[in-house]
Amino acid sequence: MDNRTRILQEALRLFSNRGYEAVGVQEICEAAEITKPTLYHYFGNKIGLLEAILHHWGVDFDQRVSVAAEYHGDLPLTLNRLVKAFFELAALHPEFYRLQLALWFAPPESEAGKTILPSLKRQHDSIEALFRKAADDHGNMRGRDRIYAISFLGLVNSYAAIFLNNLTQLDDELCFRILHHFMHGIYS
Amino acid sequence: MDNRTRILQEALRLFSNRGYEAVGVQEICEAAEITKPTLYHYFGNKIGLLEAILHHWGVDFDQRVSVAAEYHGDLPLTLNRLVKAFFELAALHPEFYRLQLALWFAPPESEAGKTILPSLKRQHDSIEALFRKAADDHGNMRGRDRIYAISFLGLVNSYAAIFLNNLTQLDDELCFRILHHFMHGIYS
DNA sequence: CTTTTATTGTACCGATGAGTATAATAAAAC
DNA sequence: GTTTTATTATACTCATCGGTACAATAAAAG
Repeated sequence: MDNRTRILQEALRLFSNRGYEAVGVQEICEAAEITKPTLYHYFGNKIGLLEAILHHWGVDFDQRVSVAAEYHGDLPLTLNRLVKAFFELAALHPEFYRLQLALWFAPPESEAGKTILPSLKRQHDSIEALFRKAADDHGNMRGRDRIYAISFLGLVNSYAAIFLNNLTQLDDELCFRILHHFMHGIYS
Repeated sequence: MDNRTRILQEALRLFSNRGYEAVGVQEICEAAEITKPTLYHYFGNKIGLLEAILHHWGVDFDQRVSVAAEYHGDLPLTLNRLVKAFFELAALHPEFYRLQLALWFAPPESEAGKTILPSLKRQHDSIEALFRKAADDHGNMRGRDRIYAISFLGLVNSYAAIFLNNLTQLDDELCFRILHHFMHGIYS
């Protein structure tokens, strides 16, 4: 493994476990067994390192979400695929997902929070677009794409958070239950 | 206003805007126009200050949520009251709510995240208890109190976050839409 | 008034923060 | 082999970090 990758991985581990601000560059260097100028050579500065992390793991994230959100006429199937995509990502990249959750409602003026905003917006937009297209087939849903996208993400990420705290399994049954609730409400 | 209260308010403002770790004690002292030993006199250390903040504003929060979550046989009414309680809290204490959201999915080993956990758990437990009681009147809901509490909080906090970013108003119509979706799903 | 307690400050500590100039070493190109 | 480029390090900067010893000041109690 090359140094650059090892720095990314160690930094991700530390940031996801303790937060971007609480972990200093020196600690990351010690974990990655390199010195500070090496880190600065590759990433320019601390925020550059975070940007590199968000890009490195974000590519797979964005791709899986946007592919899963493609609507071809079957909304339950698409939503099922989408929930599954998020769950897979939580299982494949737990640390990255955890970092993303930590920054989801980050303070408005925080460096890390501002840096991740474009990524979060992309995710939201993919899902909102899905509901917008689905509204063509479901008249009742018209004009609600935004509210449903917000709700969907709120739901999925709440469960992802609980999974990442080892308090649940993200299995097919849970997927079914979440979607059932989302689509049909609490009385059915 | 006494110094202690001014420290609490300035710290809350800074923490909610930039995050607990990113704001140093010196900066809080300058904002509150006192010196560090004064702050340490009142709060012992930095985490003591955060604990005092969580307690100071958390009392009202806990009380409003637990009162609103009392179930007397009418679930839609109770849920409506509960959503309204959260929205009121967002409007009355935006900075405190923002801080709470920032720490909701905080990194597991972060000082601030660990400190707020008891508060978050209390909120969750009030809501889970509500759904447990409501399940006596709605057989279909039995065994789902946890999943509904998680979903409910995921929803409400997602909207609170958007409100706090000035992207929406938390009015009666939005309250209705959120609850309608929560209770009846997306097709109705 | 004096004494005690509460409140507030001056000056300081050692460690760590993000970052940098320059040199050394390793690898690639010719 | 030499030269160029890429990679990595030593040693350092100034600022800030959370916190503290002790003193000074203000307020309360007697």
